[in-house]
Amino acid sequence: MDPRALETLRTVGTQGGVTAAAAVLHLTPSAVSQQVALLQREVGVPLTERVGRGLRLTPAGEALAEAGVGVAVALERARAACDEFLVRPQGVVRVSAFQSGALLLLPALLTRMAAVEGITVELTDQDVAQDDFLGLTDRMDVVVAHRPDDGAGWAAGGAVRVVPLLREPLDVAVPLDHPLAQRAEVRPEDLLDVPWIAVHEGFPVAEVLAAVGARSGAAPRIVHRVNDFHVVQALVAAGHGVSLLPRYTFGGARGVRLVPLAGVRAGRRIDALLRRDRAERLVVRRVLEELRALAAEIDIA
Amino acid sequence: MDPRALETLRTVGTQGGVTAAAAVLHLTPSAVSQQVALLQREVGVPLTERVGRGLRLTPAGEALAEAGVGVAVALERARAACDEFLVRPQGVVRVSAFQSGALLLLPALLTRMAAVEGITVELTDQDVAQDDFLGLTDRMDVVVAHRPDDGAGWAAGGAVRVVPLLREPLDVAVPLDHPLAQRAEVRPEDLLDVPWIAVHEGFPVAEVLAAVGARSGAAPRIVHRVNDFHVVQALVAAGHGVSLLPRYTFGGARGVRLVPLAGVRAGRRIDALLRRDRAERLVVRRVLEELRALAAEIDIA
DNA sequence: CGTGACGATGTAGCGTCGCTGCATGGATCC
DNA sequence: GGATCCATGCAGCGACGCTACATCGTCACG
Repeated sequence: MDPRALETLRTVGTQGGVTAAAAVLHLTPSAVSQQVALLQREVGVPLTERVGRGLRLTPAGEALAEAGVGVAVALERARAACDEFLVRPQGVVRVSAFQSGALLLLPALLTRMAAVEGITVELTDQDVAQDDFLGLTDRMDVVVAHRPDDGAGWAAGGAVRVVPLLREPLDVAVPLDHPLAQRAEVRPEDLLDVPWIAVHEGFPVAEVLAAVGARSGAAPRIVHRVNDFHVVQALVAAGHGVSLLPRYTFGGARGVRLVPLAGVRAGRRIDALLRRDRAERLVVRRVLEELRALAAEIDIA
Repeated sequence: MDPRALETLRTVGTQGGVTAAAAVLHLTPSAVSQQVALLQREVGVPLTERVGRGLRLTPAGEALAEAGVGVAVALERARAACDEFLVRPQGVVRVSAFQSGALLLLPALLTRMAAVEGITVELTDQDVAQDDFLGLTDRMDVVVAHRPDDGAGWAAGGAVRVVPLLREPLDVAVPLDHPLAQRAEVRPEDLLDVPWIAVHEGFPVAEVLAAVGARSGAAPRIVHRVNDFHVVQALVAAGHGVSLLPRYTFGGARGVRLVPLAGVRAGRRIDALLRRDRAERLVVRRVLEELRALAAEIDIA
């Protein structure tokens, strides 16, 4: 009953296949397949079943995978138990964030952690669809993710912890010379038939715009789909449309004015996602703590 | 961070040395030493320290060992999670008991478990000093142990679970033709200057006799020290002294009469001792359950 | 106070286990 | 129906952990 094999099984489950799991684990599909097969022989019950040309876990496999996170947690707890006796915690923490979240949080995080000797923070920015944030936790220690304010939350199983960081309002971004630019606030009905710049479908906060449209009575007229908020900003400034932009991140952006939305609750929630075993690591806990403190400062500002 | 190495570290701690641990784990001392050394290099803090020509765990070592039982528990839980999906639980359970406890409980336990297909119970009888029962849990799944009724209990750390089975009164065993044989009960003061047959020093229930002596006002006069209760029974029957014998186990023994003690609470507690990780195994839980039911029947009888 | 024994720890050698690389079979998409 | 993707079996190889043996330090005993 190898913990590595249990981890592998779990990854097969979360990543939805041998090949994908192998990529995450830096192994060949063959090795992954062999580990699962060995595990299966050991417990005597089928852990996986073919579905099409893919693979998924049987109920027994799910149960074993879930128990596997318990093993991983216990192992990391053991490591942490020794780290307590170390003079100073040390290690590298891999942090991933979506683009605008990285902009908002990571520079300050790096500054704070630089003051702490021994902890190295490795950053990665990721632009993934809403459903893929959870999968990132397999290769990252901390994943900074966002979702619509009133959305369904994360379908995090027992293996992933969700730590709320902050709520950021989404304002309507208009060019400086736009009729609405001088308003203290706008209502959905003010936005009938304006040209929208939206994010790609399936990406976070996409449905916020849909909610605004629903309130105004007509589907928003989307003229561009751009995920990068800086590109959005430039497009808005150049008069190619209006958009929804996060207040804290783009409050002082050049060429655009952010006007608060009234009558509809528009915002995004920024959370930290991390696997429960990773969360046991002393250095990860430390970084997460700083991240929360940092987010709290922004949230009350 | 190998779970086997953690187990090894823990065994070094409980057995108090590399050689003893190696014997329990069926390894050479060299292998044990190497495992610990590797673990130590991995965590970067000393886990053991020399004391004389022996060895003991440092605080960090203790912490890691304790965390190690968490790992072992999680691993066994994973195994059990799969066993749930197996049609019938199967496996072998190693049960150890002190002599008279084995006599009282194990035949009936075997009978009960024989009715269950797939579970094999391996018995071992052990006659060890009071302090050594805990060490037995390293090589046994379930250890049936006894201790004085009002004694200090077990110095079981977080790694060992103690499951109370029953309390058995200790009566005064006298030959059939003894003056006290017709009495409904005896008091400590009736026993001044009688020749006692006691168990060896340091062995369970040794101190019960001391308590009786303390109540009578004088130290008991011990003429023999015999651990085997059957030998004691034969000695008592032949008129070589009186002794304390457990009521349920020797109630109907030939040639002796058991007279209840009044004025002093004399008895022993019979417990099941088992390591927390072993306790996770489905088959072990099943056997333990039967053992408890069995003991409960005796206790109310 | 020297000698013998015991216990822990390095080193050499060997077996085994798990990985990579490649070939195969099955299912899907165009 | 051919091309593609995915999981899986097999041969080969490297690495890891074990045993056996030697060494060193510590404690008991004469």
